[in-house]
Amino acid sequence: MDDFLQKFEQRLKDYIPGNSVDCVIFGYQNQRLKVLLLKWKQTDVWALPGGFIFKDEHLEDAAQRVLIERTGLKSVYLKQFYTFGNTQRSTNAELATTALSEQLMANGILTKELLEWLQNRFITTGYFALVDIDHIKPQPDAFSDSCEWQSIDELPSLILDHNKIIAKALEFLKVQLNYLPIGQSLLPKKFTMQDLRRLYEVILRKPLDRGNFQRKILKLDFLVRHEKQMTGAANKAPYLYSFDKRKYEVLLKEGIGFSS
Amino acid sequence: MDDFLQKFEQRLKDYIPGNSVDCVIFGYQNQRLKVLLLKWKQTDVWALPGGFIFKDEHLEDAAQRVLIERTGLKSVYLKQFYTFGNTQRSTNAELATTALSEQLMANGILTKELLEWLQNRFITTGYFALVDIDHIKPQPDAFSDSCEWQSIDELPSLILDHNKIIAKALEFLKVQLNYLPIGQSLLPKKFTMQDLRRLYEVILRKPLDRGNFQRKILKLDFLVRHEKQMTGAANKAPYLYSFDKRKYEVLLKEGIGFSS
DNA sequence: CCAATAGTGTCTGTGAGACAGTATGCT
DNA sequence: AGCATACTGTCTCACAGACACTATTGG
Repeated sequence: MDDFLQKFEQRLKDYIPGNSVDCVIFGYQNQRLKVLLLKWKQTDVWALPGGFIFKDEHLEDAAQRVLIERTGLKSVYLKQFYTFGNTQRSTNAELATTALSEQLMANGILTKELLEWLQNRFITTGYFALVDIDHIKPQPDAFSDSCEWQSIDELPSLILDHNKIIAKALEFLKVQLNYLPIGQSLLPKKFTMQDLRRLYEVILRKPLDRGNFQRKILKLDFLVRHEKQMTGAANKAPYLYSFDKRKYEVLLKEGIGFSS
Repeated sequence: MDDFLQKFEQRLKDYIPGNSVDCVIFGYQNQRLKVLLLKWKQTDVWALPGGFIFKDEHLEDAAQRVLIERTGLKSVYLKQFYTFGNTQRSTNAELATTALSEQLMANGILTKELLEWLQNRFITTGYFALVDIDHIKPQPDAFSDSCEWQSIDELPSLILDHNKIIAKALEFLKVQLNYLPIGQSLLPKKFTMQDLRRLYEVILRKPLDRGNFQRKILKLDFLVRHEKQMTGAANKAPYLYSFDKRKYEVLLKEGIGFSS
């Protein structure tokens, strides 16, 4: 048996039974909003990064721990959005097919005890995070052989109710847009006005007027303008901007209006 | 020992350990926003109405059950707002003082087994409800000798982190104001424009211009005007209004702007 | 008459949205 | 020059907010 697995199994008793956290980690790349997903070993089964809660651990710290383990990032925007507690949500169609579970056990990826633990009813609390995708090296956990960014428009089928969890997180993201450090968290330090507008368009799922967007954003006065960015393309070069962190955070407390 | 208590104790094994729900039930009366609280038997200790979750019960159904038991109301607005999972939140200062617990046990209100159950760490999910205060007869539960409405401006000291839970619910209420059937849930069927404005003022904690409020609300076109209400006071009698339920709900889906 | 509150009207400033016009970088 | 995109300006409409005016009820 895998050494890690053995240790993990021994630690099961240190976890609160029946509770878990799942993280919807958002990133933005190539004009796509993406989430970080794990692919289970030797399967085509995908899942959100998640984990259990130690008996002496705050719920939020458990989410933070999962985030750090998968991304290495400590200080990112992390927020609870909903707790999923339907009785049927834990019905794991994948593990219920004994064929797969036995295969996994035969290969030393699961143990009987762990399988039983996983088949209990779980109440899971969803947290979402906003991260700069270019500063992260996703790390698979012990049960997964890959950890990848997937566009929210082309999500694979996920275990349990993880598709619903992502849908709820997206809804929350849209509603909370005016209060979240969207740009600062999801974009690199310097970016063009087009980058920022495209990000808002992707989240709101509708086009925004280029001119009006720029005027409105600049009027809010939380961006610093830098040198122009020579792209090599046959057109006028755009300015680069960065956030005036202090001004931005003050504004976010009140909320930045972007119903448009 | 109390018969109910005995049955309750036998049912402990049917509950999920370590999880609970707490309901912040809002009502509106005499121009005050109020919450429903329980006072523990033979003490001055107040608490939110709450309960445990049966192993085969949806989380939301548990909240609904608590609501029904305390208010008798089935179809009211009920929504999850946050899950509280700090390790220290369950530290029950009241029950930790052995004097009180022993007194309660001596009087047959608590048993040793129940006390131990209560002293575990709990993760609780907060739900809030909006109800018409005049249509409710609050019912104390088996551990309480009264169930009363208390103004949010003069809350007593509550057990555990229940004061924080109420604070979070209020914050959520304020943010979600534009998407909640505030008026329909908290006001009687017929009400004056002043009633509605006062309700918004209490929740937003700031005065609203009388004229502008009326103009804006009427323009939204979800109110039906009825006969005037002769109050007997030496002033012009106000009209009574009621909600056009269908129009109101359509509007709420988009959100009614009331930043003002 | 007056006091008190209800209901309506008016004015101003701001800002969203549509769209046009100018500027710039490269071929 | 011509193309593509960046940036800026202008116009209109709607609405929030301040505030004034009229209407009604009862003392």
